[in-house]
Amino acid sequence: MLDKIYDPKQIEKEIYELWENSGYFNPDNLPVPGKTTVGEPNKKGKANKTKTYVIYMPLPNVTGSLHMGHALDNTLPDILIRYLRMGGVRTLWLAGTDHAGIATQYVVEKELKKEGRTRFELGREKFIERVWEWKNKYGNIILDQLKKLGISADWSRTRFTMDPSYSQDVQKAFTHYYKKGWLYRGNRTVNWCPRCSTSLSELELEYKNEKTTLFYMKYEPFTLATVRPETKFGDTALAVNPNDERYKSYIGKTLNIESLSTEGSLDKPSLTTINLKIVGDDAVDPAFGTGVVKVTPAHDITDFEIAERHKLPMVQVIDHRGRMNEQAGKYNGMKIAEAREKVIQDLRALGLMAKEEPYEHRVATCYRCGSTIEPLPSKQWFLKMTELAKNSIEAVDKKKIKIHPKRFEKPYFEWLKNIRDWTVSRQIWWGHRLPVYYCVCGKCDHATVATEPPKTKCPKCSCKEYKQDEDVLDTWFSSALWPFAGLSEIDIKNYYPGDLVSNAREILNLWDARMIFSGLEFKGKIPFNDVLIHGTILTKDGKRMSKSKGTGIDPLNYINQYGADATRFAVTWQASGQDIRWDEAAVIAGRKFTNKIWNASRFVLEKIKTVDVTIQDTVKPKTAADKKILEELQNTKKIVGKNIEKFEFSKALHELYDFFWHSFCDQYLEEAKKQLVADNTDSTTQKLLLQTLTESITMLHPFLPFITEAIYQKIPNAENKLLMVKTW
RNA sequence: GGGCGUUUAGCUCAGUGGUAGAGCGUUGCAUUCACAUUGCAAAGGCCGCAGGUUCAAUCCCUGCAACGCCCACCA
Repeated sequence: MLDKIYDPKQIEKEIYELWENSGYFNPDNLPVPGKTTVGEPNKKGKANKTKTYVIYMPLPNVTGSLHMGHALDNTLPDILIRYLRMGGVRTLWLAGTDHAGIATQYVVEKELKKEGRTRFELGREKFIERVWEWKNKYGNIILDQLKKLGISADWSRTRFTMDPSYSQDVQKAFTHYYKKGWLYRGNRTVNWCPRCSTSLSELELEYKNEKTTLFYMKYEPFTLATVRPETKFGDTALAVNPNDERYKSYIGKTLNIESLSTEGSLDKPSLTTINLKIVGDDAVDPAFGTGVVKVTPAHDITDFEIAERHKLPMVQVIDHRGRMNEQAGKYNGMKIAEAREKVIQDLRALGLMAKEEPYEHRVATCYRCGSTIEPLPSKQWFLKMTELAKNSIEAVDKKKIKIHPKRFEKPYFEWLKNIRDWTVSRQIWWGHRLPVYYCVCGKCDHATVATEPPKTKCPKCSCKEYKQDEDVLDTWFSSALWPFAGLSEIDIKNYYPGDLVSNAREILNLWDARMIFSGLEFKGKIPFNDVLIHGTILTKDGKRMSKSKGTGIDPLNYINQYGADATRFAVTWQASGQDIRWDEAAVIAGRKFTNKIWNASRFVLEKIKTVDVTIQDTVKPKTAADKKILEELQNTKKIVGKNIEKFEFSKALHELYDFFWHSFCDQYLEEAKKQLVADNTDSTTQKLLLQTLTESITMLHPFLPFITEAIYQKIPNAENKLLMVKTW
């Protein structure tokens, strides 16, 4: 018999153990292979024929703990996969964690900072040891938390993106691309901290408002505005907006412009003539300054991108220490601020300064030391995207892969059509080291791409010794391989390609698009059929939930207080497809619903106690109420199944809620009470109560797995089975 | 700046070319007999604003406004 009060905490723990011990999370242990019709079969009917269904979990980073986004990310696929498993499908939900290069390095460095140390003091090897310690300690936190949510992933196959076999696949992918001629080295302007002597990612930048001066310099026939006159020696073009009527006629011309010379003595500024081409580029805002900008590709990221588009040369005038270099002639060796001051004076003296006005703007500073960051050119590895992007476009364009909802196809196509080559190298320590070797002599820069240090002499300089590239690969380079690098060879035969990924929209391009072309490139097949994009969970005020802003909510709070089922209920109840303004009331509604289910079950089990009925009994309805509830049950079953298969989980749950609470509890149970005291010699009412209850909790199981399983275990003659593998 | 989305009951959201729905909240009544984490009932909405299409618009179209998200950027 069921306890009077439903205690989720205790029961959820027991039930989860029951499931794990059954081994059914692993598809290899599942009883009967069956069929699936999920996600509308492809033309070839792949989904119809398949006996497996594979979902790729969005890899949680090893940096953090659970938030509502993860709860949503994982509850929805869990509904689907439980539904299918109950349909006899061999379901594999592949779980894993991502080393998340920059993000993880960042948190470990913050740890170090608390100890007053830096990664440079530790050195690369020791530092990486520290990151591994972190990973081993916190790496599976989210996965453990997901278990509390009831997630039925196959934990026996859990992978980490830096597992040895995974690393091998990463290296193979790199060498593969290299052999195809798609990898090349080139310059790219990056964010550089002159004080820490390192490049910084977007994550490591802190923006500060800076009060400065906007200088209007004469570049006859133009005047143009800049806050950084000292970089003028690195100018390689001038740019205007192509639609700017004032300057349209200049586009494409090269002008001789009178300018400040870097020659001569510092005491006596002098003039020289420079040649600058005028280019038209949309990046130029005609409303800013005079609508003409100088293009300094080596020292400005936007300018670098303009230069790329127009194939402009790059002249570096500032070095890695933040000082002017020999290209700056007589200003060589000056610090940036010093040089700026001197250049301003010289421009004024020569009458080249048209106007100066106060100006406030945002500057990027180093999160560690607060220094203003200095965009500088550096050598990076690039992956040519032309072919790869084309393949990803085609996969969706030809409907081999469907993105739900369809409107997300647009940003997907836009991104891929305008894609630039992918910078795959990162100047950090934590990650997959590039399988690239250079000879130690330092005389030649010949790069050998290989998974091991080459044993032969360098073809250029005959040098015998090599050192590996210091850089690591972009995290997405490895997570792009997840659908197959996460599988063993035998698993690839059985389970690749898979079926579904479900994630938030911001990684549609970063991750989904890259998994698609990687799957096609390395396995010759699309990795999945469906991409399910769900809404973002916002706060009740409609702001983004974010840990750093303190607006994030940990679902464990709800799980502990109201139970995992109530939490899953709340997430699913609200997941209509739009962004969700999180409403805690939904969790309470979920708690009430589980309570309702519990008590209705207690009632039914109490009423059948005295008679001999089992769930195998077939029942002929006698009264109008009997007929009605059976009809509604069948109808609900149809609607719920259909909606789950269309990924309309929220609708399915609303339907179930309505049926169970109102049709079953409010109406039929009340009728049943009357019927039970009236003539009922053949136990029809008892049988119907039991049947409806059993079928209800079966349908509810994918949504509220714990409580339904707990009840099922108490139902007489439940065939000794688990509800998780009971067929619908 | 580009893209996308939202605007319906006090709150969070469904929904349909033909008198408007749910959950929570509110109010009233009920209640030893599954559940007060309950039941029954009620109140509460010019379905953002302005045009248009239509016999008929909350729904389709155009414009406007507000809010939000994603991406890019601020010389």
